[in-house]
Order: sequence, then C-alpha cells, then structure tokens
Amino acid sequence: MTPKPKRSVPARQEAFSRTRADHQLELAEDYVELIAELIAERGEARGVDVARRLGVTTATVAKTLRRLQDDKLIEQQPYRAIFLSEAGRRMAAESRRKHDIVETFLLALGVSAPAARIDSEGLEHHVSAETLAAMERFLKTRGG
Amino acid sequence: MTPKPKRSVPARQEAFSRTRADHQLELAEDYVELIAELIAERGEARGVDVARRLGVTTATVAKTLRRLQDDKLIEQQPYRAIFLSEAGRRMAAESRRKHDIVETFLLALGVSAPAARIDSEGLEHHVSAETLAAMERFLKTRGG
DNA sequence: GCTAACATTTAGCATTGGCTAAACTTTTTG
DNA sequence: CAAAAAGTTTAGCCAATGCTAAATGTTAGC
Repeated sequence: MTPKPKRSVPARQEAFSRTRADHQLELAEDYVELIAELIAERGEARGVDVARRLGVTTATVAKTLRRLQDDKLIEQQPYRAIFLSEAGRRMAAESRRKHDIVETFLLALGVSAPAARIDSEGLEHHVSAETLAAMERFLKTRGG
Repeated sequence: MTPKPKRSVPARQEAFSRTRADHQLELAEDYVELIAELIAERGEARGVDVARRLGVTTATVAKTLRRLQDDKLIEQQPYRAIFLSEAGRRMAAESRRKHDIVETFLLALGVSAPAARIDSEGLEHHVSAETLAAMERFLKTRGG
C-alpha cells in the first residue's frame, strides 16, 4: 500500500502542530509590530488605535494586551499608553524585517502592490529563515 | 503627524480580519486535503489515520469532522469511513493545487526539500490567486 | 460466536479570541 | 471646574480547537 507518499507523517505532524502553536505567536507578532509602528509614527500606542487598525473592539484589545503583558512583551499601566518590553521590541523588529522582505520579494516577483501588501501580512508568519534567505538571495541577484 | 504610513488602515484591517476568518478555512483545507490523499492512497479515510497524520487525538478529529459535515464538506455515517462531498472534493483539489505550486516554487527558488515541504504547508493558505499566478509565471520562464 | 483489540464518539474541561454592555478613568471643552 | 466626550477595563457571553477519560461500536482471532 501507500504508493508514493508525497509527505512523510512526521513532517506533516510537525507542520500542523507548528501551525496550531503559531496562531498565538502570529497574533502576538501582529500586535507588537503594530505597536512599534504606532510608537514610531506618533510617539505612543493607545489601545484605541490598535483596535482601529486591526479592526477589533477595544475590549478585545484590552484582553489581548493583558496576555501580552503576562508574556512580558509589553509594559503597561492601567489607562496609560502601551510600551514594548525589550523582548517585544526584538519581536517587532524581527517581524517587521520578515514582513518587508516578503513584501519586497512579492513586488519583485511581479505581484501588484495591493496584493503584495495583503499577502505579505499573511505570509510573514509562515516563512522559515531558510525561505527568507532564499528570497533575499533572489532580490540581490535579480535586483530588488 | 503620521509620516509615510506604509500601510493604509483599511488594508491592514482587511488582512487581519481575513486572517481570523481564515483560521477556520485553513483547518478545513488541511482536513479535506488529507482526506483526499488518504482516499487516493488506500481507498478510504478513517478518523484514526487523520488523527495520526495531523498529530491530534481521535476525539478532536471526531469533533472537527462533525463541523465539516455541518459545512457539507464531508459525508459520514457513524463509525464508518469518511467521504468527501462534491464541495469537499473541489476544496481538496484546489488546496492541493496551491500546495503543489508553492512547494515547487520554493524548490525552484533554492529552498531545501524539507524546508519547502514544511513552509508550503504554512504558506498555501495565504497566497492569493495573483501571487500564485506570479509563482507559476516564474516557474514557466525560469524552468520549474 | 465470544472476546479482545481497535476505532469512534461523547462528555466535560481549558484556552483563545471574538463580541456587547456597562463601569470606570482620563481628557477635553464650554 | 463641571459636564461631556473619549478611552480603557471588566463581566459575561459564544465558537473553535485542543485535551483526557469513558462509553460505545466494529473487526479479528481464537
């Protein structure tokens, strides 16, 4: 039986489990990346801005921020602006870097700006370091 | 204020909301794609095989299958093998097609086979039709 | 054809990430 | 400076997706 198994069981399990675990990481990355942007743009990040940009309610943002604080990614006093911890800043920078590489790569590949923008949001959380390196190589050789 | 907003608010909201909604779709795609593979490989798909390959318990699979049945993606009698509905077959084929394009593309880009295998599992759910077309174009011109 | 092994389902729990409504704090404004 | 507006938090709900333990059904071996 089992002729030509295209993917081995362990690999699939690994990919799937990683996806599950990553959904939380993804959300954290989206939040810290956005918080970093807001701080850069306007000096501080407020819950209401995060909510507006992500398209969720401020109640949802408050709940998520509590979790991010528990995870030591942000620092926050009640009713005050949101700040990133050292770990949060590192995550935001890394996330941003991935995001930019993926978006630039897609543009170089001939994808339209709007599609590249949207797709890079979805893809940035799923590219391995190796794939990222391959994208950078492509950009370097074929002009980015 | 707001110098050079790299991404507009609506676009970000859209990407984020889509991500949320997609998590369910992702799971459905993973299931139907796997079920289609199992049927092709061994004539039928059983819950225990799905569980084994996805790395979850059979209890979780049973619960998910009920949802997929409610969504008319699979057809199932209690304690019997799993079959895909017409819609399920269409989704599985489309999912498989995306998956193959992405994996082949990554290999052509110089990514190693194991990384291409794992990354394509994560990326397949997030590439738009436009990006997929760009990947196919790349494969056609630079030899896939 | 019983019994044991295997497969499936159900029950019940936890967590995540949404929501609305309401309470509370801070800021703005008349 | 008091009242209104704006922002934040809490409470309580829901659905999805995971789990373990236990019940139930099917299949295989003796």
